[in-house]
Amino acid sequence: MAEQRLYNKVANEILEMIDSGQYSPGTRLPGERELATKFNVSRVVIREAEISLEAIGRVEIKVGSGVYVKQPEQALTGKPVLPPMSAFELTQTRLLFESECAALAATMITDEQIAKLEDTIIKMGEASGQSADGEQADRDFHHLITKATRNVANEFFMENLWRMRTEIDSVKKVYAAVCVEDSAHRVKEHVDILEALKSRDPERARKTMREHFARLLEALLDASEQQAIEEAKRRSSSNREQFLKSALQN
Amino acid sequence: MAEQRLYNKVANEILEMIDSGQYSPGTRLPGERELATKFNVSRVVIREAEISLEAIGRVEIKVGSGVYVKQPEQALTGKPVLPPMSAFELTQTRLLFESECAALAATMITDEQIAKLEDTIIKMGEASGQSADGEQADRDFHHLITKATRNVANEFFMENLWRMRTEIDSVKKVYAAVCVEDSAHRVKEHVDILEALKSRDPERARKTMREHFARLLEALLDASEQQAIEEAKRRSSSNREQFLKSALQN
DNA sequence: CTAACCTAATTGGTCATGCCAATTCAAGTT
DNA sequence: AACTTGAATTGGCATGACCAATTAGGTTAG
Repeated sequence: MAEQRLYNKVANEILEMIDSGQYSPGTRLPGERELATKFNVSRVVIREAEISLEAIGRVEIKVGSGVYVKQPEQALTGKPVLPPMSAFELTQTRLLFESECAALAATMITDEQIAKLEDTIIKMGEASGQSADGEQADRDFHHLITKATRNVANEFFMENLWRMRTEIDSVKKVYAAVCVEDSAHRVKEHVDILEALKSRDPERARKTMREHFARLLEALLDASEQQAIEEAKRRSSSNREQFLKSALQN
Repeated sequence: MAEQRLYNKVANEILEMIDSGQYSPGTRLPGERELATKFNVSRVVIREAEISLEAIGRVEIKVGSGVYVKQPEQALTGKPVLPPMSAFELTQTRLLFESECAALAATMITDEQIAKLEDTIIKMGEASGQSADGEQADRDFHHLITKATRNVANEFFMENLWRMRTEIDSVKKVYAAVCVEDSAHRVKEHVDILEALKSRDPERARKTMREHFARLLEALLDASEQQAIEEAKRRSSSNREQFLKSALQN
């Protein structure tokens, strides 16, 4: 314990302060320059210490803002690490994957599973806007379809994709922005998909699912543009070009 | 996209190199100065990246010596637990997902990425049978294609798929059984896929990739049947029916 | 020849400074 | 009250220099 690198020592001291309640979860701790003076070390050491704390999920660093204490949800060291990604990327991946799952499911779905799908649509219709119930019904709908493929790997990945949608902040944010007006279309589109599955037509199932995500993708891009300034608009339009390519192939 | 800080990006690239087998556990990776030159960033960034990797237990930094790749002994490496699944299920999922990735990649792959793909084919041709080099080249080939989609979620998805292929015992076993005679077809099929990507034809890319996995799926089923007794044969034939459905849709 | 030793190159650790980009926030404008 | 603007704050990154631990290679003593 004697030989410890400086940044490590500083990291422990910061942790000490956090755990002692000096800085409670959500609060912002002093700037790098200030801490550098306080600990009598260089700014680099402070940065390295904070970066190591960020890596184990104890703090969150926001550029231009500050570093904030994170509540230790499940975090000690075993936190599943999801890579940073945009809502667009995630949705594109869902489009690719779930459309194929739908096509596959159409050939082997059971009547019982179809009945369950109808239930989720009913529940979604009852739930208004972005309620928790509505989101749950949405998840159940998509999950049931992958389950109908009778492939554990498909289920596993579906579950992972959903985790990203609910656990990655940047993604949650964008999804929440469109959720309200989105729920209107969603029910109808789910009905379309269900009809396709009922007809046991793979092509049609794939098509309706692609359309479902294609529209969502557009809604996300619109919402993204809406809250963006002119400068951002240029990037968004290139986003549109990139991510809509996948939607145009149906 | 997903604007992350530089050190974070570098950390991911280093992780990539580790996971891809370029640096196996126990080995020492290049010095900070060397990496700084290679990634064209300052030494500070390299240090920060390595410190973050040390914090999550992926590498060990020894002062005056170097930084060494740590084996992911603990279950708390942050990676999600893999559910038990058959090689058939995994391959079917790969077929669905990677075929779509190939189609998407065809529309946006760069000449540079195509050149890298050619390299992997050459390496695979040089490596015989089920050598580590051959497997490495195989992984690189498929990974490069998903990377060409410029979608982090796709890359993440792909990485998980490959992990299952190499970390789940039951899957490894079946794959190893077909690997020898399989490598013969594999090179040719990779060439076909590459040609499709070169032509920038999404449909053709999707088709060649589907065929690649369809054949692999058949080989797996054959191998499975071969070492099965009569009783198992019945299940295999129903397996064949189930898993080949996805291959027939191209 | 072996083993202990010593030196020089290598490698990570730290510092100091400067500048950039993102974010904040308050003063000023409409 | 809502919006705009711009200065101040904050983290991100580059340079360049120096220190300390480690390692490798050659030298010397046995």
